[in-house]
Formats: sequence, structure tokens, C-alpha cells
Amino acid sequence: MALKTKLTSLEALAQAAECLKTLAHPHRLRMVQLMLQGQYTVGELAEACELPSHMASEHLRLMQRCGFLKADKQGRFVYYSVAEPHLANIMSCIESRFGVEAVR
Amino acid sequence: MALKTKLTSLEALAQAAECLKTLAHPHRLRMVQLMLQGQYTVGELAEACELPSHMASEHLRLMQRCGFLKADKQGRFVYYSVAEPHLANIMSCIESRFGVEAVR
DNA sequence: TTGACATGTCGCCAGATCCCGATATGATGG
DNA sequence: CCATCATATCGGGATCTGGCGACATGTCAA
Repeated sequence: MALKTKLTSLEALAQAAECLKTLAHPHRLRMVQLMLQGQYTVGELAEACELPSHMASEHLRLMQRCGFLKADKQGRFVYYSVAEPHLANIMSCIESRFGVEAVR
Repeated sequence: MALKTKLTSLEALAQAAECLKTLAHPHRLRMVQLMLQGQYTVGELAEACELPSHMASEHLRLMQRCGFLKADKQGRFVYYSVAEPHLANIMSCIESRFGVEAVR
């Protein structure tokens, strides 16, 4: 296969792998799926994932660290939402392969 | 945010997370990037990633297990190529965010 | 058959990740 | 000020992963 192959550097791919690893968690995927529709507080996201809120907070911190999310503090609530537009594209791949089931 | 939210079940998201985790590795990403342009042998992919070939073989086995790849054995060579069409879409997200640098 | 080569498998170990209880910070209402 | 609530951080223990040497399998050519 001797096409001229345009490759991404291994260093850049290592960064990309970090981001994918961050996304690769069922609770974090659900949080992203929700936040693609608007902003949510830590507590709301925790409830949707059936998690204690301090664990939701940690997941959100990880996703914020690689640039996926932005946080908006209002009083004692913090509203998180999606900052990385590519996430919508990736989530739609996942939904088309694994399905969108419940409507509630 | 009280939209009617269509969610993917946590079980399905757990499967999706498994797949993403499998993809989330710099050498595996490079292999996918190559295989999106055609089929390659284990040794060719190993060389492109600067890996011993038995380790490339293991990466390929993991990716085959979650349905990303198909293998075509010809004599003592095994040609791997991409079987999951969504990978092209995900790689193009990664390339648009992290760049496509070298042309060689 | 014998040797060289391509690929695949096994087991080990250091390091990373996940889950969670405990605790901290910071804002609000009384 | 004080209690409460929302969020964030810390530390540890169980579990998983990555990398790798050693070995196994399978194919070809002579």
C-alpha cells in the first residue's frame, strides 16, 4: 500500500489517546450525552448517572481538564456544558452504533 | 434543561466505553490511520509504530475483538484492514483537532 | 527435514485507574 | 455566626493496563 500517507505525529496521537481515554467511561459518556442538550449542575448529572455527587464532580473535572467542558459557577451551583464541538460528532457515531433507547 | 432527553442505556454506553478505550492508544491510533488507506501486514504496522511485531500483533488482536478490524491471512502474512466504517469519522475528528503533519 | 521468518500467546510486574469514605471549601438562609 | 447544602479534594485499597521477554505455532524455501 504505497500511497503517500499523511500521518499524525505520535506525540499528537498520544494527546488524542488521552482525550479518548477520558471519554471512554460509561458515566462520562452519559454526562456528555446530556450536556450536548444544554447545561447541567453536578447534582443533576450525578442523579442521571446514579452516582454520589462528589464522584460526578471528579468525572467532570477530568473532562474539563482535556478541554471537553466549560464550567459556569452561579452561587453554590456549577453549571457544566460542552465546550468541544467535535464531541457531538463522536457521540452521534456512538449513538448510531449502540442505539438511543430510553425516552424519558 | 427539561428537554425530552433521548439517552443510550448505561449498558450500551459501557460497551461503547470499551471500544473507545481500545482505540485510546497512540500506536493503535496510528495503525488505524494507516489501515484507513488500505490493508497492511503486522510487520508493516509494527515498523510504522516502531514496535516489535509481536506487540503490534497484540494491539491488532484487541482491535479485532471489538469489531474494528478484519484479518486476511495469505501464506505466512496476515493483512489487517478496517471493518468498522465509523472509524473514518472518528479519525477525521482527531485529525481536525490534533493535525495531520508528516507527509512521507 | 531443516532453518528462517511472520505471527500469535503466555506470564510477569510496575504503574495507572476506579471506586469510595472522609474531609475540605464556599455559598446561602436564618 | 451557625447549620446546611452544593461542590471539590484527598488517600487508600482493589483492579486493570502496558510493555516485554520467552516461548509456541505455522509457513515457506531449499
